[in-house]
Order: sequence, then C-alpha cells, then structure tokens
Amino acid sequence: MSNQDPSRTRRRRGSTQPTLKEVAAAAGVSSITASRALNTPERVNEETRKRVLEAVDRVGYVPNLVAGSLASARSRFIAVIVPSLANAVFIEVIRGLQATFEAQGYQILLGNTDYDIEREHRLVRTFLGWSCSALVTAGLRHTPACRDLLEHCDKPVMEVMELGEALDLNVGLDHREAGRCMARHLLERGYRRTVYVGACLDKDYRAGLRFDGHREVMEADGREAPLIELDRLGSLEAGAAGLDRVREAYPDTEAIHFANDDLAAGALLHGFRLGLKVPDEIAIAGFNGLALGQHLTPRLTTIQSPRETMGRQAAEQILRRLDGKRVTRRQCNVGFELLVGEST
Amino acid sequence: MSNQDPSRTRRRRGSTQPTLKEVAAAAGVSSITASRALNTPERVNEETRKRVLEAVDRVGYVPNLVAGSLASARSRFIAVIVPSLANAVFIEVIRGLQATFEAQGYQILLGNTDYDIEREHRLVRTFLGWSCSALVTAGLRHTPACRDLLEHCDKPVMEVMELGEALDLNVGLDHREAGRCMARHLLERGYRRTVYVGACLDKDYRAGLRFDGHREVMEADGREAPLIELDRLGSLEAGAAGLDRVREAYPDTEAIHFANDDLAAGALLHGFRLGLKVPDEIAIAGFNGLALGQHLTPRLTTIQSPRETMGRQAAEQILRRLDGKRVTRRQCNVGFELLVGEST
DNA sequence: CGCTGTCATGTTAGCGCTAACATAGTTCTA
DNA sequence: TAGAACTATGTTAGCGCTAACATGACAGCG
Repeated sequence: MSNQDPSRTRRRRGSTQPTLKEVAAAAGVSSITASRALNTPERVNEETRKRVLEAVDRVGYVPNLVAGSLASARSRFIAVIVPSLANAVFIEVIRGLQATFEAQGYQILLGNTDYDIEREHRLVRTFLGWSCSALVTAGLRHTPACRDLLEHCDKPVMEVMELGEALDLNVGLDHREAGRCMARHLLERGYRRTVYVGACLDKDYRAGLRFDGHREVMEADGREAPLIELDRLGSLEAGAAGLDRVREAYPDTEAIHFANDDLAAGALLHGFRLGLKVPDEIAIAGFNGLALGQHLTPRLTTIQSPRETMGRQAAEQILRRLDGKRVTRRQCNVGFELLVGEST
Repeated sequence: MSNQDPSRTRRRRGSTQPTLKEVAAAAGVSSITASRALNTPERVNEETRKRVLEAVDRVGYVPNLVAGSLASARSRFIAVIVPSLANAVFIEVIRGLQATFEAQGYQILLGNTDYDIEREHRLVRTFLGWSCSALVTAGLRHTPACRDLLEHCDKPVMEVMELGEALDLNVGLDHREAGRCMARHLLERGYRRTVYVGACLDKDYRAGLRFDGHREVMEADGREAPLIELDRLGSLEAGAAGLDRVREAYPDTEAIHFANDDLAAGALLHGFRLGLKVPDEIAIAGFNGLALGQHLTPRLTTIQSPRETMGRQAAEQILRRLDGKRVTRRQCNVGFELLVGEST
C-alpha cells in the first residue's frame, strides 16, 4: 500500500485516442446514450442523436471495435479460408463474398491454407478467437479436430465450391457431374481416345472428382480413361507441358479433357506454337469458363462455373442466418453450363 | 434493489467457451500464469508450462483474441486496402503480403475500395477501430481526412504500388518512368505513329502516370501522343474494343501502347481473329508482365512489374518496424524490366 | 549476514464498450 | 383517472484478458 499519491496511481498505456466517454461528456449525455446514438439510432431522440454525432466529429472519435466486440461477444468479421490465392477461381468467389458482406458492414478476414488442412485448422482456431460472425471454407475436407471445432462453434459455417455432406450451410456445384457432362460431350462429338490431364489431384481434389465422373462415363461406354497428372498446379505453362506429355505417352489421342481452363488454354496456345490443328488433330476441353478461353481461336470448350455467384449466394445465406432467419435450404446447387467452343 | 436472490443475479450471455480462468483452475495456477505460459513461455517454469498446455487441451480452450487485444491494445491484424480484386495485379501483391505476414502469425484484414477514396477512408476508420498493427494501402491518393487519420494513427503505414510523397513507408515502382521506357522502346523499333490506350484513367491513375511518361518521350521526339480512353477497366474484351477504336480513329497507327497486359492480350487475340499481322501491320505493347503475354504468339512486349516481390518487401519492412527496429530506407523502388517479345 | 538481484508466481485494476436492469416522464386505454 | 404501455435515458456490472505492481524464495557476494 505504498501509493497514496494519486499522481502515481497505476497507469495503463492509455492510448491517446478519445473514447466514447469523452464523446458523451462533450454531448452532455451518458456513455450508453452515446453508444446507442451510434449503434441503434432509432432508440435515441432525434435531437440527442444529433448532439452526439456532432460531438463525435468534434473530438475525432474512432470507435474501438475491439472493446465493442468483447462487450457484445459479436464481431463483424467473416472468416474466409481458401486453399490458394494463386487460382482465379477462389479470387472470384472471394469477390462475390466480399461485395455482399462489405455492403452490410462486415469485414473479411482472409486466410490461406496453401492446400494444407492442418493450416486450415489453425486458421479456424484463430478466427474463432476473433469471435468472427461466421466462417466460410472452400471445400468439405477438414481434419477431424477442425470439423469438431466448426460443428460446435455455434456460428454459421459455410462450405463452398462443392456439394456433399456439409457441416452446416453448403453452396457449390457437383464436380463429378461436371466431369460426366464434359465426358459425354466428348463422346457425342465422336472422340474415341480421350486423356484426362490434371495437376496435383491430391490437393485439387475437386479436379479428382471431375475425373471420377469422366472415367465413369468413359468406362460405361467401354472406353479407357487414362489419366496424366502434372506436378505443378494449374498454369499456362503446366498446360503446355501436359499437351507434350499426352502426345508422347498416348500419341493416338483424339481429345484431352483438362482439369481446368488454365491448363487447357496453355495447351491451346502451345498447340498453336507447334502448328497443331485443334480440334482436327487433337481436341481440347477445359473447366471453369474463364474469360481467356472465349477469346482464343478456336474458342475453348469448357464448363462455366458461376464463381462470383457462388460467393454472393453463400454470403446471402449467411446474412439471412445472421439476421435470425431460419435458412430452409441449407444446400444450394449453383449448377454449371457447358460452353461449346470450336476446340472440340 | 430487488434481486437479493443470487440465482437471479445479473447475467451476461456467458458464451459456453472455456476461458483462461478455467484453464488456470484446471492447471492449478493463477490465470496470469496461464496467460504467460501461452504468450511468453520463457517467463514460466518448464514444469508449470507443461501443466498449463495440458489443461488447454483438456478443456478445449480457444484463446479469446478480442479480449487479449483489448487488454494489450495490440492486435495481430494487418489492414490491407486495395482498389479492386478483379485485377490480377493487386491479387499478386496481396499474395506476397499474405505469405510473409501469415508466417509471422499476423492476419490480413482485407478491404476493397472499388477505386473510391471515400470508401478507403471508411475502411481505414474501421480497421483502426480494430487496433490493427499496421495498414497497407495501394497508392498515394487519399482524402484529406484519411491522410490525417493515417498520419496520426501512430502505426506503420505502407503505401505500395507507386513511388512518391508517401506518408510513412513506401514500396513501389516509378510508373512515369515505365511509360517512358516503353515509349523509348517503340521509338527505337522505328514506329512513327503510336497510340496509347488506357481504361478509366481517372480510377487507374497509375496508368495515367505511365501515359504521362509516354507522352513526354513522344513529344520530346517531336511526335504526337494520341490517347484513347476506354470506359471499362482492363479486360480482354476491352482490349479487343480498343484495337477496333484505334483502327477506326487513327487508321495509319503503327503501334499501340496499352495501359496493361489484359488490354494488350485482348487486342492481340482479337487481331489474330481478324487476321491482322502483328507486328507488321500493327505493333502491340502492354504493361505488367502477366504470364499470358509470354504464352501468346507473338509473345507480348511488356514491362515486368515485380508484384509479389512488392508485397513481400512491404511486409518485411512493416515487420521490421513492428519489431521495434528503425527502418532506415523508408522508400523502396522495386524497379521493373522491359520484356521484349515479338509483338513489337 | 544483510543486501541486491533474479526467478516464478500472484494480486489488482483496468482496456472501452454494451447487456441487463432501473427509472422517470409521457401517452394511451378502459 | 388508475394503471398499462411506451419512450428516452441512466446506473451498474461485467466481457476475458493482460499491464503494472507485489511478493516470496533463493542465489550470489563482499
């Protein structure tokens, strides 16, 4: 009990920022009224509200959202966890999420797992620690501990990209069916020998699902479904290498079904450099419906996946849930569309 | 004073999550010791630390980072504010930032201004409200109020993409010089009539700076520097439209200097569809050094900007500052490189 | 042996805000 | 005109954590 001296009282590193209390003092109200004027203005008299807002400007108040979040046990964060930022597909989903959430005053907390579900688990822990309002993850595969966390966190959990046994909310498309769809198209076009080319199918397992669908259709038609797996994730360069590898390993191939448009476009451009005639000498198909494919000559046959829409719909469902409305349809199939170009 | 009944005492929505106090109880220590075991393990006895970590696992503790942040007035957020997620350029900068920060346990708080500096201002307020550790913005242009906030917030502020009169830290490249560089290249190649094609130069003002450099060189050589401005931001489609507009407005044009690679690649692909010979009938140049340009035939002449490196270097400088080290060189020019393809 | 220094841990007091309850004034209703 | 219902504002008690200070045990030293 040594400090009777009030000037030597216990001091925290008081940030110099003005607090709500000071705003309240400046407006001549209590701090709860100032709080209400900012957060639930309809519960405060018009006149009072004006005085508070004036005071806010006068003292240069910036709300301490951390304190507000602790007191209310709510934040306005949405955790978004994707496996990669190198892939345009995830970016476009993020764009859809971001546009919808930011319009409602939510912020995106972005995490990147690098296709590692252990890192996903760590990110989920961190984001839960920030009391995020909801979590969005790309895909349905998680570590058991992570599933557990997500299941018991009592917040909306949205799994996007693919459909299946989801934890809670689910917006995506049926990748197996997309693979079947393209395989059928290739058969209809009369191609007899088709190779599927993917990249790192252990990581990009959705491309693996598409291959499963592809193989299913091919085998039902009595054909083989050879697979070539590249060791670098989708890129124009990898696609070029894929074309070379197919021509070497299966010289009589009539069509290549690429796991995505980056690979397919890379192959198309490489074929052009080689003077290869597409589709006469070899047909090429992709997946995603990136803009690039539609600007090539020949235009790329591909499957359009509605990525930004997927993000937007996911965000809307989450917002509905956060507004306390029950979400009836927890699973939402955004579908896809076969875009037939001249490359097949 | 009506509630003497202890069972009816004032209740907060106590989240069911275990708290540090429960961990401490389970480990038989005080909560501050548990806190130290997690945050500054070197200040706790080996034995005790082990007991605490065990207890953490046993009760399934997830630290409440909001509370920690309020108590310590520090968060591990880095605010990153970009004008668009539709542009690959910003994505790659974000990737560089993200990889570096996430490795050090910092999270990215992502904001998108949609090229609107008023929205930027609002985002800066929000992120400051979250006690972010540092802020990264794309570009040097802000509203006066926003400059003011950034200048007085007492946190590292990093402006990336371009160089100039920065508020604090600055990593980028000299866009005017890049414009000059390409203009000189076109002159050296002997093209006499060159048009610059940009998109929304009021928003993408860095493309405007490149045009300034371009015009400077052209005028110094006694040539005109006509400009065509498209009304949609960079895309393959806009580039195709740009080519058409140049051929209509300036039929004798020998070279087009596009503001970026998306436009240039769109024009190249469109020219190919039209049967136009590049560069004999018309030469095409871009800016950014996107992978696509190097896979086209002819390869696109462009300027390589080290985008991921920019993000990485920005992150490293901020981390150095956050570690308490003085940053000596507050401005860092990452430079650029002229990539000469066959399109000029 | 008393003094100082170091280590490990504990006590106390907030961080800045909002939920829950309280209160006073006003309007509506039977 | 009593009292119910509503409006506007205030008082109090935390949210879960950590900074600052306090304490006690023990080692080193002249």
